[in-house]
Amino acid sequence: MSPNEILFRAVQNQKLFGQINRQLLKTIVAGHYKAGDLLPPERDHADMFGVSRVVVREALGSLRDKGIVSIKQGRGTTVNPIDEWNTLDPEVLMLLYGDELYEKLIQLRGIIEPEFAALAAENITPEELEKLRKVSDLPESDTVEQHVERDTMYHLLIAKATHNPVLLIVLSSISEMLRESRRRTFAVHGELAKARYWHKTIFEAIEAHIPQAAREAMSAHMQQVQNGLERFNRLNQEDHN
Amino acid sequence: MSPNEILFRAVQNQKLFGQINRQLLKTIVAGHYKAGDLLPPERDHADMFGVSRVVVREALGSLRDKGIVSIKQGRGTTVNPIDEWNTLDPEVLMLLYGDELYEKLIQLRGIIEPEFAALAAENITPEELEKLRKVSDLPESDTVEQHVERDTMYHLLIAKATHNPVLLIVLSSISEMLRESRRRTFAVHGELAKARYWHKTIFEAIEAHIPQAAREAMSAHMQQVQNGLERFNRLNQEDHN
DNA sequence: ATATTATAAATGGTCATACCAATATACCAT
DNA sequence: ATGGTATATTGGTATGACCATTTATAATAT
Repeated sequence: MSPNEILFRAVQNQKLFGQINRQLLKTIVAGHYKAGDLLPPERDHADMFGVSRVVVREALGSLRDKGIVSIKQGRGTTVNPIDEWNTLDPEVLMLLYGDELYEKLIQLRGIIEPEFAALAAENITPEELEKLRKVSDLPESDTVEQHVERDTMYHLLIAKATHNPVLLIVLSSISEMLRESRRRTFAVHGELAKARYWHKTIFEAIEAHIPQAAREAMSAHMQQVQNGLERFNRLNQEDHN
Repeated sequence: MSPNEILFRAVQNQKLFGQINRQLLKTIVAGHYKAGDLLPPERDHADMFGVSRVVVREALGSLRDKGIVSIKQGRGTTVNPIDEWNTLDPEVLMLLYGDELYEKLIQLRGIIEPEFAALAAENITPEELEKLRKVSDLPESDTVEQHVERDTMYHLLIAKATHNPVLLIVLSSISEMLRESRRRTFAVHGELAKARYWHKTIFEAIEAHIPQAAREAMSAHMQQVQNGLERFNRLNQEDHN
């Protein structure tokens, strides 16, 4: 390895295959390779990136698992049409949609979470209810990162209380991405207090086992979150002018 | 390789790493390793399965990408608690929940697809509408497998017409699993005709750009699908007595 | 010339071995 | 007991070879 390569690796606090994975992804998303295009063979990639074939294969295998490329022995590796990229991998979606991703995610939340709350109100157990109670508040004294953590837990626990693991998987699949979304809304003055209010209201509806009340409160909460993000975007836009 | 190994590979029409992946998954799901348990090191796995470390690593890497295990250099590979298995991989969910998976999936559909239809009614373009029209019918002359294909396409096109890629990803992530679900409902006498009716009704609502009508029609369709699956389960149960 | 078939080249899949890097363990000095 | 140092364990990467599948090319038959 050359000194430059060593420096490169030191800066990136990551395993090699992860770096290559990102590189490949960026190259594909940037449009250097379009759907149907044949990627260079593994051996060439290895030379180009200055790594062994092993890490190139690991990175390509990961892209294949995500539906981004198709690999066929003897033929090569081709890029799939974007409709077949059926992964909720944060890195992929971020590269594809940038900041607009958060609005799209919140639209999904607005669809699923009210029903999750309603189902939770029906099916939650006493033990689950106690766990939920513990993260229902958003203490003023906490840091933003702690707010994000508690908020994430709160919504995941509700999803879990539906007792349908598929529903939980859907929400947890986007939870990493939602962390950044939450950081943004919580950064807007007043949004934290609103979130605190809705969390309390939703919890009480679930505790009282009233699905319709839980559904409506969660729906309002989702609307509030969306408004919060829009406010953040406006403020952020003004800052950049 | 021993003759037995050669035979084994010949029978399994699959790449080696895929077989090992399945083996590992089965072992973990069967409970031989519980959450937090340390798996044997890669070198041991290679010996146990009679393959090279390369394929073991590829299989474990895939499990890691799915959140099923955590891999740490110097420490080893541990099984994650099931709440962190945030993948919609058909193989994983099938092993975990068996036939009950389909009910859970349909509950998700019941939550998201009515809203998808409503959004499609708002946002669909003329081109998308024509594509949808082409798969709206379920011709009597088609085979079951063709019905499954058209039905899958129909619902995916509606998701695509929401113009929110995240929504499309969620549905397409479960579409492979839904194929089997569809085979079952279509196997129940009368369900195909009902599906045909609702597809027509939903399409007309989308074509007329009436979100609420599309939402309600899709909601009814989802209810019908759920009923169809329940009928299938009852019939199937009786057969087994 | 055209079509078919045989051969070679290209490319992903697997193996074996060696060594690097991070972590955990055992041992020792204090 | 405590803390640090050497050692062992284990995942990460590099090389080189060879296998399996597909594609491209050349040879052959018609």
